Amino acid sequence: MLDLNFICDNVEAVSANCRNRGVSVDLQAIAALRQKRNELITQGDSVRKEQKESAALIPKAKDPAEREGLIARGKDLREKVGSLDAELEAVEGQLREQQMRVPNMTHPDAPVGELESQSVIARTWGEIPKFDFKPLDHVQLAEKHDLIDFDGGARVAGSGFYFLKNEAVLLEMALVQFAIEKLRKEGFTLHSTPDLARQEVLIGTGYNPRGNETQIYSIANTDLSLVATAEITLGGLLRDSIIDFEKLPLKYAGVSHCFRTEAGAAGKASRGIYRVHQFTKVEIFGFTAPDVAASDAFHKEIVRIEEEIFQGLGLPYRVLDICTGDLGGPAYRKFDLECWMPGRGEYGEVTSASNCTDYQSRRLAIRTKMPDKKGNVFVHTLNGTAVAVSRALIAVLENYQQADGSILIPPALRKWVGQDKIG
RNA sequence: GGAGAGAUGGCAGAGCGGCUGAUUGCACCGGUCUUGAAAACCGGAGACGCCUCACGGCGUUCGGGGGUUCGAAUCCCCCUCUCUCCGCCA
Repeated sequence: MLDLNFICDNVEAVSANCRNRGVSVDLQAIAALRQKRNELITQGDSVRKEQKESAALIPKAKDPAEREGLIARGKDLREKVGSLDAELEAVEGQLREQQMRVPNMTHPDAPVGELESQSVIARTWGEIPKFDFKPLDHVQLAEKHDLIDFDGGARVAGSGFYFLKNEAVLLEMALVQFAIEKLRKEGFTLHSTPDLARQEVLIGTGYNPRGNETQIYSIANTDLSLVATAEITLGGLLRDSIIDFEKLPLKYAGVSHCFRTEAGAAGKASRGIYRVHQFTKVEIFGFTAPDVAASDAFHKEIVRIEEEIFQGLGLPYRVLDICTGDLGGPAYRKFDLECWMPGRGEYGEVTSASNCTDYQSRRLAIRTKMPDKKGNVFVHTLNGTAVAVSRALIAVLENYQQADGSILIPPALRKWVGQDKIG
């Protein structure tokens, strides 16, 4: 969420930004609602002032008639305050609804464009493997080596769920281990997080648990939802708190399961485990000082770590600087890593790193006191994927397949898998 | 699951219908003292919002939400969370 005064004081810039991002927001309506809100606050304040003054006279009033008069006036004022408050509440509700739809501002260097294809390839790494045989995709490979049971998953939980089996289980654990070992070396505090979170936390992080476009599973008769990513829990972890400035940046990492309904995604690259309802992920989360230089630097660090993880796995990838139209509400800038996936014959997204500046922290009320500024300031938050197991697994299986049908285990993972190849 | 206790400013911790936006301690900022620092002493300071060019003024805020009252941190109800004890359990 952007600051209300910022929106109203920078209508031009905000409006241009919304255009770039392909989001339509009625800034006029926001300005009008703010105006109305301020008037109601001013009115309410003055009635309340009168109310307090009037009430304070009562204990001093000796004359019973005077006393009765004051009490009657108090009752009257109480009603006035009540109706003003009700009106204010309605206006604030509308205002908030509009305000939430305004996306974050955008990094000046982020490519402007509506379409996914307008994201810029920042760099590529690694050699795309050349096979002198027809490579299989991960579904065929999994079948061949009994690594994934899709039918079983569907029988138990429906389409989109799966059982990993045999070496795939070892690979899942190994990928997680590999990522958390790396992050620990990089000075991140490791967390294994709850897989559920309250509505407030979801909303604070920018996920909407209700509505027909939701990607979130909610638990009936509770205000809990299954998390779509540990970004939700790690961001929510410090909500309503004030972080000591000297402790910034806070480098957090979290392992969790991720649950996504993938509503409306039917037919979209849905073969195998590319798009599933549940997967395991190691997530990076950062809280930095409230200035773009600090969060920008941290953002680069996250991307660097992601790249080193995939380099360590020996998987060819490219880095995309995501264009404005594809950024999503909270992101100020976003870089994705896409790994080469031979089964698809193209690159597929494996990680995503966003700088959300103060967009999330404003709603989550995560602040710090800066030495040179009065009051509390919203910190910057960032998040990125270290390893999303399902996607990484596709890349590993498909890139490491051999002419004889076997699959090599990436050397970096062998100490956890305990073998050099599958098959 | 059952029985109790509690939630107050960055932290700790008083207050329990009007004189309390809130005693006090720590931490914090400024000053005195000191060659400098520490200690000691003096002073300042919560957060958020609205009005104002500004000086400043006003309002909200004692876990969250309702209620009682002319008036609530203080009384009542619901919720959330924490702690202690009992039971159950991976």
